[in-house]
Amino acid sequence: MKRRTVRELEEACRDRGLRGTRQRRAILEVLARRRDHPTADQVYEKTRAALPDLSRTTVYRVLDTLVAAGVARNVCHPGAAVRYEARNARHDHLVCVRCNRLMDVVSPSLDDIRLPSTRKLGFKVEDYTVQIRGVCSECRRKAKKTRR
Amino acid sequence: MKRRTVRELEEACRDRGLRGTRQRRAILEVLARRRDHPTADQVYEKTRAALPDLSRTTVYRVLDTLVAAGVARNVCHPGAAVRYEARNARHDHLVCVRCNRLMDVVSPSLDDIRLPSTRKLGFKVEDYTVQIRGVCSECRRKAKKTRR
DNA sequence: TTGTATGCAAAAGGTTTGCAATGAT
DNA sequence: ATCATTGCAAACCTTTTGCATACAA
Repeated sequence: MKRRTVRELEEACRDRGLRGTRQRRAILEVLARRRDHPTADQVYEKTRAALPDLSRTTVYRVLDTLVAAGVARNVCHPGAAVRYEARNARHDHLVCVRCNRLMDVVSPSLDDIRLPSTRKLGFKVEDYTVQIRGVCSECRRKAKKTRR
Repeated sequence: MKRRTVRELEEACRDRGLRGTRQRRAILEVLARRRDHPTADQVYEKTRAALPDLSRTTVYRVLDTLVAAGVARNVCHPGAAVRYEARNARHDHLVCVRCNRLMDVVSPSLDDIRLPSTRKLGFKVEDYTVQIRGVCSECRRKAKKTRR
């Protein structure tokens, strides 16, 4: 999957009139590197390595800002905490219904599916993602072991 | 969209070895009736009309149980609180990226899309749903007004 | 210089847990 | 009689808010 560089992300921020602060840069850096879907708190912990006096509140606010600017995206996740990913090419998610693990999946076959018309609803479609539910390998292994 | 009756849901519970308590019945009743995606707290408020001494804790626990049993399902939602729906026929969701509103959408064209192979990942697919992001009619109206 | 962004501390949800009592089987 | 389920209260975790300060433009 094509990933966006920190440069691209920063540029997108500037285009939106957002100020370039140390905090935002550091958070973007973390977000751009990760291939998983960290919670705000995980982003906080990671970013703090580079910026020890970073506040948790700021992380929440920056992530909010990034999502509003379309630079990041929060991922729907059945678990409690919201998760984030840097916004990159369209892709889909595997969700384990046992442990709630969430994984990216690349699926060109899903890149041009025919969406239903939402004109009557007045809903303007921007994007879509397929969420595939099932059981991950680890949970399957565990289930086998337990099965008497 | 085909909806499941309370009877069907109760039966599914019994099949799983779950005991038939007043609380579970009342909650199933509420869940089966609703066409939206209530939070645990909304289920609590609604169910309490029929069962005034119901505890919020029980609602959380029952919903958990129902999801584990596959009778209900929690809906991925970008907002803070987890949302639930009685598990019925495959369907998809519209999510407003402005106000986070979540709506069901029926789309036969999406009922038999070709999912990517997850064999290598050891992931056993059970189900899928398409999440369509965009802007709902109300938010679009608001945006138009604000635009100077 | 001006207004946006940050940090802190405190509040506000939402959800979970321990434990004793209740109730379904 | 036994074990699952419930209710209560308290704990916990995540996220938001008010306000003063810092800092990018």
